[in-house]
Amino acid sequence: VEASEPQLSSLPTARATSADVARLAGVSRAAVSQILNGRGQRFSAATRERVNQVAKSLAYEPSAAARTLVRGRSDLVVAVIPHTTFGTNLQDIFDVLTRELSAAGFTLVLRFSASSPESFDKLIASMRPAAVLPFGPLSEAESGVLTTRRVPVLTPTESLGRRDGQQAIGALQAGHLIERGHRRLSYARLKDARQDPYSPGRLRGFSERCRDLGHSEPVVMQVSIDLEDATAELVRHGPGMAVACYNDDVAVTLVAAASRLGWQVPGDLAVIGVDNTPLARVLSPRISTVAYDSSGIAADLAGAVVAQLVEGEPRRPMNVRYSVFQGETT
Amino acid sequence: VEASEPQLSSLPTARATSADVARLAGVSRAAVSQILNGRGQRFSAATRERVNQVAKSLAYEPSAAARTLVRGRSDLVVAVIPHTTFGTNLQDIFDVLTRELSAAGFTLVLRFSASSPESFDKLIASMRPAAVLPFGPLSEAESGVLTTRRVPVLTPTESLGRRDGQQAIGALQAGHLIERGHRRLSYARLKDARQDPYSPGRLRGFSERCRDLGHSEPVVMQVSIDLEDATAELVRHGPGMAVACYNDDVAVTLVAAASRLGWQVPGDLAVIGVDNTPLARVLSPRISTVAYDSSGIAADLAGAVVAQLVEGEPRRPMNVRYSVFQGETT
DNA sequence: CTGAAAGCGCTTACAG
DNA sequence: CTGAAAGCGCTTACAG
Repeated sequence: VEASEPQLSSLPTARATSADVARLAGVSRAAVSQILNGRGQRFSAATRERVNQVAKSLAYEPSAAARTLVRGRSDLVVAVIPHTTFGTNLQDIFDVLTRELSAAGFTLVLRFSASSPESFDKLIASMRPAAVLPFGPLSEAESGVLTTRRVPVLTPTESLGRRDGQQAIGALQAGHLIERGHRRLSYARLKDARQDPYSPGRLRGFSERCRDLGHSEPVVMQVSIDLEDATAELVRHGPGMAVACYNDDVAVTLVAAASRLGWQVPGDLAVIGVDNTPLARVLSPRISTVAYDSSGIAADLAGAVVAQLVEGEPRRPMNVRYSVFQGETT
Repeated sequence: VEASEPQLSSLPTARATSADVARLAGVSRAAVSQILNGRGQRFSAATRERVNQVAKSLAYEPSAAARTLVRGRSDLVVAVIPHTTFGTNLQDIFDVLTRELSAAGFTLVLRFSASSPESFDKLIASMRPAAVLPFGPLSEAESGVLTTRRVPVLTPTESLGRRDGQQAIGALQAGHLIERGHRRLSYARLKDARQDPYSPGRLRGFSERCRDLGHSEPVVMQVSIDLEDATAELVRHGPGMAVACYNDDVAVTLVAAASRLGWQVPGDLAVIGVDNTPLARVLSPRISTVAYDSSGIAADLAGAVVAQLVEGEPRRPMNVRYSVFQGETT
């Protein structure tokens, strides 16, 4: 029977199963399963070799559905990402993460957090992911879904996206502005809170550092990437502010608004951003900013995520290095 | 045994199955399956009502794994996105898409296309997605995987991301530059081709329109979002070029480089971008650009995707409206 | 050291 | 109009 369609069976078939591999390798499906999953020590080297060969020649990939069904948990890791600017940095991080997780036997997929709680519950309940990796604070509803459905939340991103790391950024901004002699300190967050998942942590770090260095509580500005808006906010507070911005885009916007008002930078308005984005780097005046090494973050993060996934418990917190780039705006 | 932990069993359990629903509703699992999947006309209204109630009260979500196993195909739609700037526009589009697909019974997940062909094959072979939705040209390897694994490719994004739409953008840029009296025409693409999935289509549209309007073949510039780089490229071509840029970021960079060289804009360098990004809008000089209505695109795209998914064949091509915004750079 | 059997949770013919 | 049975492709005790 098989010989009658040699051209077909020689092609990588669309759906080889473990039974196909077993038959061609002359073993049972149980043997195929164990050998391919690295639990095949009991079998002879020759048998293992043969099974691996056949699997490869058939382009066999085990069905995630069948495996999930029997294990009660899939190999999926769902990255939940907030509505934030998705630049080159973050994309590089995801590339590394995808690769490392794949090597560890997991499949990374992305999901924006703004989707409705219902559709999130549907996703979680029906896919039964191995874990969820949040890149920003989860909503109450999202946390509730994960608790109810008993899906573990990976914490390495906490240092990146939730607590320590964000506070460190705010603290760096405060230290820099104060060191440069600025006195009227302010923090500029995005008006659209949805786009601004990290400000709470950064603002906290900013305020604490201000207090520690003997300054009063900073003013909070609400800005959007819009000239009218930013101009109005500047006018409202008057010249002489030194502003730690949510990111470089906000900093650029404030500088543009200041220039429109005829204000001097950094004399009438000082700003420091975050991200050291490529676009901010080409602009003049050059924005002072908090920079970080995204490939370092990517490697650290991937290692920590895989460790927690495999060992079940968080490793030592990630050690991300942030540094201030002194531009012309502070 | 179960009675010993009443508090647990009264909670919405992490894993209600169709058997649970069937038992509590007093029907068979087959009945549950059919009623919940909208094929329950044969059952009395009372029965259907009861089953729906019980399912809801148990927070029952069918196991995607089991369903995939029996159907041979999952409810997953994998959006393959190129390495391009991921701004607010695109995120809004994904929000709408996620919602609409969820309503139609599908689950949208995102995947960056730069991942290795092996991990892509693993994803496709093991997850058996209902379809793949490409937001940029697929690589040979990716197309090969989808063909081999028999996974349909959704085409509504072709007009958005692959052919007509992109050519339309290039053509609009050419028409605008020529209309404004510019003669030495050029197209600026990103040096890093990975970040620049749409330039082939746009350049084609640009060249064709140039030819149609009696102009010679445009010069192609390779730029990155870097001042040194952009300056060198401008010097190489000399003043007097009118450049259609891959996007607003490229246009902003070229303007910054021109300003550094002491060139007048648009006298010594004219540029028109694409996207009408919020950040470009705050800058001076205001960049001329090609704008589009992203929420319109989102709605059109969602409709077309669902239609193709459900009806199996593409609907009339999407009708995206692009318009030129006349700034100060052309 | 190896294979036969049971079972994960669904859906879809099929029999009543 | 309804339910019992088979089967999707795996993995994991268990028996030989």
